[in-house]
Amino acid sequence: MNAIIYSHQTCKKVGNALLRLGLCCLFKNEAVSFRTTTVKALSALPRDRQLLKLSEICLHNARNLHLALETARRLGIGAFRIMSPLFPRMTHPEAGYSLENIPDGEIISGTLNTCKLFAAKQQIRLSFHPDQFVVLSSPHPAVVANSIQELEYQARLAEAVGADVINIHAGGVYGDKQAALKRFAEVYDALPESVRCRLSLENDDISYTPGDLLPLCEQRAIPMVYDVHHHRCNPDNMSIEEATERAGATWKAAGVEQQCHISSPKAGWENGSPRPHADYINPGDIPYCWIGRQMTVDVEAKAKELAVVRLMNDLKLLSQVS
DNA sequence: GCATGTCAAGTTGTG
DNA sequence: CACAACTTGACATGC
Repeated sequence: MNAIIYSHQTCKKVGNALLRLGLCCLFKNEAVSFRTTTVKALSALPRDRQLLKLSEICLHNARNLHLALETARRLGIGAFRIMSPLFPRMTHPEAGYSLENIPDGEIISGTLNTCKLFAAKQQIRLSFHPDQFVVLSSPHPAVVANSIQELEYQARLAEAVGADVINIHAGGVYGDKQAALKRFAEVYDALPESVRCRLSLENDDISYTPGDLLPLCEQRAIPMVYDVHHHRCNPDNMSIEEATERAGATWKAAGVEQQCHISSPKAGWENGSPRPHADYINPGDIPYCWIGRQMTVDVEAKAKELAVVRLMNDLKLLSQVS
Protein backbone atom coordinates (compact mmCIF):
# COMPACT_ATOMS: atom_id res chain seq x y z
CA MET A 1 0.00 0.00 0.00
CA ASN A 2 1.19 3.50 -0.71
CA ALA A 3 2.01 5.79 2.17
CA ILE A 4 -1.11 7.51 3.37
CA ILE A 5 -1.27 11.15 4.11
CA TYR A 6 -3.25 12.79 6.84
CA SER A 7 -3.39 16.48 6.14
CA HIS A 8 -2.35 18.99 3.60
CA GLN A 9 0.48 19.94 5.88
CA THR A 10 2.18 16.60 5.42
CA CYS A 11 0.70 15.42 2.18
CA LYS A 12 1.87 17.75 -0.48
CA LYS A 13 4.36 15.59 -2.29
CA VAL A 14 3.39 12.08 -1.37
CA GLY A 15 1.27 10.33 -3.95
CA ASN A 16 -2.40 11.17 -4.32
CA ALA A 17 -3.83 9.20 -1.43
CA LEU A 18 -5.12 11.53 1.22
CA LEU A 19 -7.09 10.88 4.36
CA ARG A 20 -7.60 14.22 5.99
CA LEU A 21 -8.46 14.14 9.70
CA GLY A 22 -10.69 16.81 11.18
CA LEU A 23 -11.22 18.19 14.68
CA CYS A 24 -14.67 18.95 16.05
CA CYS A 25 -15.14 22.40 17.59
CA LEU A 26 -12.94 22.37 20.69
CA PHE A 27 -9.45 21.70 22.00
CA LYS A 28 -8.60 19.85 25.16
CA ASN A 29 -5.04 20.98 25.93
CA GLU A 30 -4.62 24.10 23.84
CA ALA A 31 -5.33 27.67 24.88
CA VAL A 32 -8.28 28.16 22.55
CA SER A 33 -11.61 29.04 24.09
CA PHE A 34 -15.05 30.07 22.94
CA ARG A 35 -17.44 32.12 25.02
CA THR A 36 -21.20 32.17 25.04
CA THR A 37 -24.09 33.78 26.83
CA THR A 38 -27.75 33.04 27.50
CA VAL A 39 -30.96 34.84 26.72
CA LYS A 40 -31.67 34.87 30.43
CA ALA A 41 -28.46 36.71 31.20
CA LEU A 42 -28.99 39.14 28.33
CA SER A 43 -32.56 39.90 29.28
CA ALA A 44 -31.41 41.52 32.52
CA LEU A 45 -29.56 44.20 30.52
CA PRO A 46 -30.78 47.20 28.52
CA ARG A 47 -30.41 46.70 24.76
CA ASP A 48 -27.22 48.74 24.35
CA ARG A 49 -25.51 46.73 27.11
CA GLN A 50 -26.74 43.52 25.50
CA LEU A 51 -25.18 44.50 22.18
CA LEU A 52 -21.93 45.47 23.88
CA LYS A 53 -21.72 42.15 25.67
CA LEU A 54 -22.57 40.22 22.50
CA SER A 55 -19.99 42.21 20.59
CA GLU A 56 -17.27 41.33 23.08
CA ILE A 57 -18.17 37.65 22.91
CA CYS A 58 -18.29 37.61 19.10
CA LEU A 59 -14.95 39.37 18.84
CA HIS A 60 -13.42 36.95 21.31
CA ASN A 61 -14.84 33.99 19.37
CA ALA A 62 -13.73 35.29 15.96
CA ARG A 63 -10.19 35.80 17.27
CA ASN A 64 -10.19 32.37 18.86
CA LEU A 65 -11.39 30.85 15.59
CA HIS A 66 -8.26 32.25 14.00
CA LEU A 67 -6.24 30.85 16.89
CA ALA A 68 -7.97 27.48 16.44
CA LEU A 69 -6.96 27.39 12.78
CA GLU A 70 -3.36 28.30 13.57
CA THR A 71 -3.30 25.59 16.21
CA ALA A 72 -4.83 23.04 13.83
CA ARG A 73 -2.14 23.87 11.31
CA ARG A 74 0.61 23.46 13.87
CA LEU A 75 -0.73 20.02 14.80
CA GLY A 76 -1.21 18.91 11.20
CA ILE A 77 -5.01 18.79 11.50
CA GLY A 78 -6.59 19.17 8.07
CA ALA A 79 -10.19 20.10 8.87
CA PHE A 80 -12.09 21.93 11.57
CA ARG A 81 -15.76 21.92 12.50
CA ILE A 82 -16.86 25.31 13.78
CA MET A 83 -19.21 25.28 16.76
CA SER A 84 -22.72 26.45 15.93
CA PRO A 85 -22.96 29.20 18.56
CA LEU A 86 -19.85 31.02 17.31
CA PHE A 87 -22.06 34.09 17.50
CA PRO A 88 -24.40 33.08 20.30
CA ARG A 89 -28.15 33.82 20.13
CA MET A 90 -27.77 35.60 16.78
CA THR A 91 -31.10 34.31 15.46
CA HIS A 92 -33.05 34.45 18.70
CA PRO A 93 -36.39 36.28 18.26
CA GLU A 94 -35.74 38.74 21.11
CA ALA A 95 -32.00 38.75 21.70
CA GLY A 96 -31.03 38.34 18.04
CA TYR A 97 -28.65 40.80 16.35
CA SER A 98 -26.45 41.20 13.31
CA LEU A 99 -22.81 42.19 12.86
CA GLU A 100 -23.99 45.54 11.51
CA ASN A 101 -25.56 46.56 14.81
CA ILE A 102 -22.94 45.53 17.34
CA PRO A 103 -20.07 47.90 18.20
CA ASP A 104 -17.16 45.81 16.90
CA GLY A 105 -19.00 44.38 13.91
CA GLU A 106 -16.47 45.60 11.38
CA ILE A 107 -13.48 44.27 13.28
CA ILE A 108 -15.28 40.97 13.65
CA SER A 109 -16.01 40.80 9.91
CA GLY A 110 -12.38 41.53 9.22
CA THR A 111 -11.28 38.78 11.58
CA LEU A 112 -13.57 36.29 9.86
CA ASN A 113 -12.00 37.26 6.57
CA THR A 114 -8.55 36.66 8.06
CA CYS A 115 -9.75 33.19 9.07
CA LYS A 116 -11.01 32.57 5.55
CA LEU A 117 -7.69 33.55 3.98
CA PHE A 118 -5.70 31.52 6.49
CA ALA A 119 -7.84 28.39 6.04
CA ALA A 120 -7.60 28.67 2.26
CA LYS A 121 -3.83 29.16 2.34
CA GLN A 122 -3.26 26.28 4.74
CA GLN A 123 -5.94 24.14 3.11
CA ILE A 124 -7.85 23.57 6.32
CA ARG A 125 -11.34 22.48 5.42
CA LEU A 126 -14.10 24.16 7.44
CA SER A 127 -17.59 22.91 8.19
CA PHE A 128 -20.62 23.58 10.36
CA HIS A 129 -22.90 21.11 12.11
CA PRO A 130 -26.12 22.70 13.41
CA ASP A 131 -27.47 20.83 16.40
CA GLN A 132 -30.66 18.89 16.97
CA PHE A 133 -32.98 21.87 16.81
CA VAL A 134 -32.62 22.16 13.05
CA VAL A 135 -35.33 19.80 11.78
CA LEU A 136 -36.41 20.22 8.17
CA SER A 137 -38.67 17.15 8.25
CA SER A 138 -40.85 18.43 11.10
CA PRO A 139 -44.61 18.55 10.53
CA HIS A 140 -44.68 21.81 12.52
CA PRO A 141 -44.28 24.84 10.25
CA ALA A 142 -42.79 26.97 13.05
CA VAL A 143 -40.06 24.40 13.67
CA VAL A 144 -39.20 24.34 9.99
CA ALA A 145 -39.22 28.13 9.77
CA ASN A 146 -36.84 28.44 12.74
CA SER A 147 -34.63 25.75 11.25
CA ILE A 148 -34.37 27.60 7.96
CA GLN A 149 -33.51 30.81 9.77
CA GLU A 150 -30.76 29.03 11.68
CA LEU A 151 -29.41 27.52 8.46
CA GLU A 152 -29.35 30.94 6.83
CA TYR A 153 -27.32 32.24 9.77
CA GLN A 154 -24.86 29.37 9.45
CA ALA A 155 -24.68 29.90 5.68
CA ARG A 156 -23.72 33.54 6.22
CA LEU A 157 -20.98 32.44 8.61
CA ALA A 158 -19.90 29.70 6.20
CA GLU A 159 -19.67 32.23 3.42
CA ALA A 160 -17.65 34.59 5.60
CA VAL A 161 -15.06 31.97 6.59
CA GLY A 162 -15.12 29.85 3.44
CA ALA A 163 -16.73 26.70 4.87
CA ASP A 164 -18.03 24.34 2.20
CA VAL A 165 -20.25 22.10 4.34
CA ILE A 166 -23.24 22.61 6.61
CA ASN A 167 -24.15 19.15 7.81
CA ILE A 168 -27.51 18.18 9.34
CA HIS A 169 -29.53 15.10 10.21
CA ALA A 170 -32.85 14.21 8.60
CA GLY A 171 -34.69 14.78 11.89
CA GLY A 172 -37.66 12.92 13.34
CA VAL A 173 -39.73 10.09 11.88
CA TYR A 174 -43.20 10.93 13.28
CA GLY A 175 -44.36 7.39 12.64
CA ASP A 176 -43.85 7.52 8.88
CA LYS A 177 -40.31 7.74 7.59
CA GLN A 178 -41.18 8.12 3.92
CA ALA A 179 -43.64 10.92 4.63
CA ALA A 180 -41.00 12.67 6.74
CA LEU A 181 -38.41 12.33 3.97
CA LYS A 182 -40.92 13.72 1.49
CA ARG A 183 -41.43 16.78 3.71
CA PHE A 184 -37.67 17.12 3.97
CA ALA A 185 -37.30 17.08 0.20
CA GLU A 186 -39.97 19.73 -0.29
CA VAL A 187 -38.35 22.04 2.24
CA TYR A 188 -34.93 21.34 0.75
CA ASP A 189 -36.09 22.36 -2.72
CA ALA A 190 -37.25 25.72 -1.40
CA LEU A 191 -34.06 26.54 0.56
CA PRO A 192 -32.04 29.58 -0.42
CA GLU A 193 -29.12 28.75 -2.68
CA SER A 194 -26.61 29.88 -0.02
CA VAL A 195 -27.84 27.03 2.20
CA ARG A 196 -28.52 24.41 -0.45
CA CYS A 197 -25.08 24.67 -2.01
CA ARG A 198 -23.51 23.69 1.34
CA LEU A 199 -26.04 21.37 2.91
CA SER A 200 -25.15 17.74 3.57
CA LEU A 201 -27.19 15.00 5.20
CA GLU A 202 -25.83 12.55 7.77
CA ASN A 203 -27.11 9.12 8.82
CA ASP A 204 -27.97 9.09 12.53
CA ASP A 205 -27.85 6.49 15.30
CA ILE A 206 -31.60 6.30 15.97
CA SER A 207 -33.70 6.77 12.86
CA TYR A 208 -32.19 7.30 9.43
CA THR A 209 -29.71 4.78 8.02
CA PRO A 210 -27.55 5.28 4.92
CA GLY A 211 -30.06 3.13 3.04
CA ASP A 212 -32.85 5.53 4.03
CA LEU A 213 -30.96 8.63 2.94
CA LEU A 214 -29.03 7.60 -0.15
CA PRO A 215 -31.98 7.51 -2.57
CA LEU A 216 -32.88 11.08 -1.62
CA CYS A 217 -29.23 12.20 -1.69
CA GLU A 218 -28.62 10.58 -5.07
CA GLN A 219 -31.77 12.02 -6.57
CA ARG A 220 -31.10 15.61 -5.42
CA ALA A 221 -27.30 15.58 -5.47
CA ILE A 222 -27.18 16.18 -1.71
CA PRO A 223 -23.80 15.03 -0.37
CA MET A 224 -24.21 12.37 2.32
CA VAL A 225 -21.93 12.45 5.36
CA TYR A 226 -21.35 8.81 6.22
CA ASP A 227 -20.99 8.32 9.99
CA VAL A 228 -19.73 4.77 10.37
CA HIS A 229 -20.30 4.75 14.15
CA HIS A 230 -23.95 5.68 13.67
CA HIS A 231 -24.21 3.01 10.98
CA ARG A 232 -22.88 0.41 13.41
CA CYS A 233 -25.38 1.58 16.07
CA ASN A 234 -28.25 1.81 13.59
CA PRO A 235 -27.49 -0.63 10.79
CA ASP A 236 -29.34 -1.50 7.62
CA ASN A 237 -28.60 -4.17 5.05
CA MET A 238 -25.78 -2.15 3.50
CA SER A 239 -22.14 -2.98 4.13
CA ILE A 240 -19.62 -0.36 5.28
CA GLU A 241 -17.85 -0.66 1.94
CA GLU A 242 -21.04 -0.11 -0.04
CA ALA A 243 -22.15 2.81 2.15
CA THR A 244 -18.71 4.42 1.82
CA GLU A 245 -18.79 4.08 -1.97
CA ARG A 246 -22.35 5.23 -2.49
CA ALA A 247 -21.93 8.16 -0.10
CA GLY A 248 -18.68 8.99 -1.91
CA ALA A 249 -20.53 9.17 -5.22
CA THR A 250 -22.88 11.82 -3.81
CA TRP A 251 -19.86 14.03 -2.99
CA LYS A 252 -18.41 13.43 -6.39
CA ALA A 253 -21.72 14.49 -7.96
CA ALA A 254 -21.60 17.67 -5.88
CA GLY A 255 -17.96 18.27 -6.82
CA VAL A 256 -16.71 18.31 -3.23
CA GLU A 257 -14.29 16.09 -1.31
CA GLN A 258 -16.08 13.33 0.59
CA GLN A 259 -16.60 13.76 4.32
CA CYS A 260 -17.15 11.00 6.88
CA HIS A 261 -17.34 10.75 10.68
CA ILE A 262 -15.63 8.30 13.01
CA SER A 263 -15.95 7.62 16.71
CA SER A 264 -15.44 4.73 19.08
CA PRO A 265 -17.92 3.54 21.72
CA LYS A 266 -17.04 4.67 25.25
CA ALA A 267 -18.12 1.37 26.81
CA GLY A 268 -16.99 -0.84 23.93
CA TRP A 269 -19.30 -2.74 21.62
CA GLU A 270 -20.40 -5.37 24.15
CA ASN A 271 -21.38 -3.50 27.33
CA GLY A 272 -24.46 -1.32 27.37
CA SER A 273 -25.11 1.38 24.82
CA PRO A 274 -22.35 1.83 22.24
CA ARG A 275 -23.62 5.31 21.43
CA PRO A 276 -21.63 7.53 23.84
CA HIS A 277 -18.26 8.53 22.39
CA ALA A 278 -14.91 7.42 23.81
CA ASP A 279 -11.97 9.70 24.54
CA TYR A 280 -9.93 8.29 21.66
CA ILE A 281 -10.49 6.37 18.44
CA ASN A 282 -9.74 2.67 18.54
CA PRO A 283 -7.79 2.11 15.29
CA GLY A 284 -9.73 -1.13 14.91
CA ASP A 285 -12.88 0.94 14.36
CA ILE A 286 -11.46 2.54 11.21
CA PRO A 287 -12.95 0.76 8.20
CA TYR A 288 -10.22 -0.85 6.16
CA CYS A 289 -11.63 0.62 2.96
CA TRP A 290 -11.06 4.14 4.33
CA ILE A 291 -7.29 3.74 4.50
CA GLY A 292 -5.69 5.74 1.74
CA ARG A 293 -9.02 7.03 0.47
CA GLN A 294 -9.15 10.69 -0.48
CA MET A 295 -11.63 12.22 1.96
CA THR A 296 -12.10 14.18 5.16
CA VAL A 297 -12.79 12.22 8.35
CA ASP A 298 -14.08 14.22 11.31
CA VAL A 299 -12.86 12.66 14.54
CA GLU A 300 -15.65 12.71 17.12
CA ALA A 301 -13.75 11.92 20.31
CA LYS A 302 -13.81 13.47 23.74
CA ALA A 303 -10.04 13.94 23.91
CA LYS A 304 -10.42 16.28 20.92
CA GLU A 305 -7.09 17.26 19.27
CA LEU A 306 -5.23 14.64 21.34
CA ALA A 307 -7.40 11.97 19.71
CA VAL A 308 -6.83 13.38 16.23
CA VAL A 309 -3.06 13.43 16.71
CA ARG A 310 -3.03 9.94 18.18
CA LEU A 311 -5.13 8.59 15.30
CA MET A 312 -2.78 10.24 12.80
CA ASN A 313 0.12 8.37 14.36
CA ASP A 314 -1.79 5.08 14.58
CA LEU A 315 -2.67 5.35 10.90
CA LYS A 316 0.94 6.03 10.01
CA LEU A 317 1.94 2.82 11.81
CA LEU A 318 -0.87 0.91 10.11
CA SER A 319 0.25 2.03 6.69
CA GLN A 320 3.84 1.01 7.41
CA VAL A 321 2.78 -2.46 8.47
CA SER A 322 0.60 -3.12 5.45
C1' DG B 1 -13.18 31.66 45.77
C1' DC B 2 -15.57 27.51 44.66
C1' DA B 3 -19.39 24.40 43.83
C1' DT B 4 -23.60 23.79 41.57
C1' DG B 5 -27.60 24.33 38.60
C1' DT B 6 -28.88 26.31 34.24
C1' DC B 7 -28.95 27.17 29.42
C1' DA B 8 -33.63 28.98 22.78
C1' DA B 9 -34.74 25.66 20.08
C1' DG B 10 -36.79 19.06 18.83
C1' DT B 11 -37.48 14.28 19.01
C1' DT B 12 -37.16 9.86 20.82
C1' DG B 13 -36.97 6.46 24.22
C1' DT B 14 -36.88 5.24 29.04
C1' DG B 15 -38.37 5.23 33.85
C1' DC C 1 -46.25 11.78 32.13
C1' DA C 2 -41.77 13.65 33.13
C1' DC C 3 -37.25 13.66 32.06
C1' DA C 4 -32.69 12.31 30.17
C1' DA C 5 -29.91 11.76 26.07
C1' DC C 6 -28.00 13.86 22.07
C1' DT C 7 -22.81 17.40 22.74
C1' DT C 8 -20.55 20.32 26.10
C1' DG C 9 -18.92 23.59 28.24
C1' DA C 10 -19.24 28.22 30.23
C1' DC C 11 -21.77 31.23 32.80
C1' DA C 12 -24.59 33.00 36.56
C1' DT C 13 -25.84 32.28 41.07
C1' DG C 14 -25.37 31.32 45.70
C1' DC C 15 -22.70 29.71 49.61
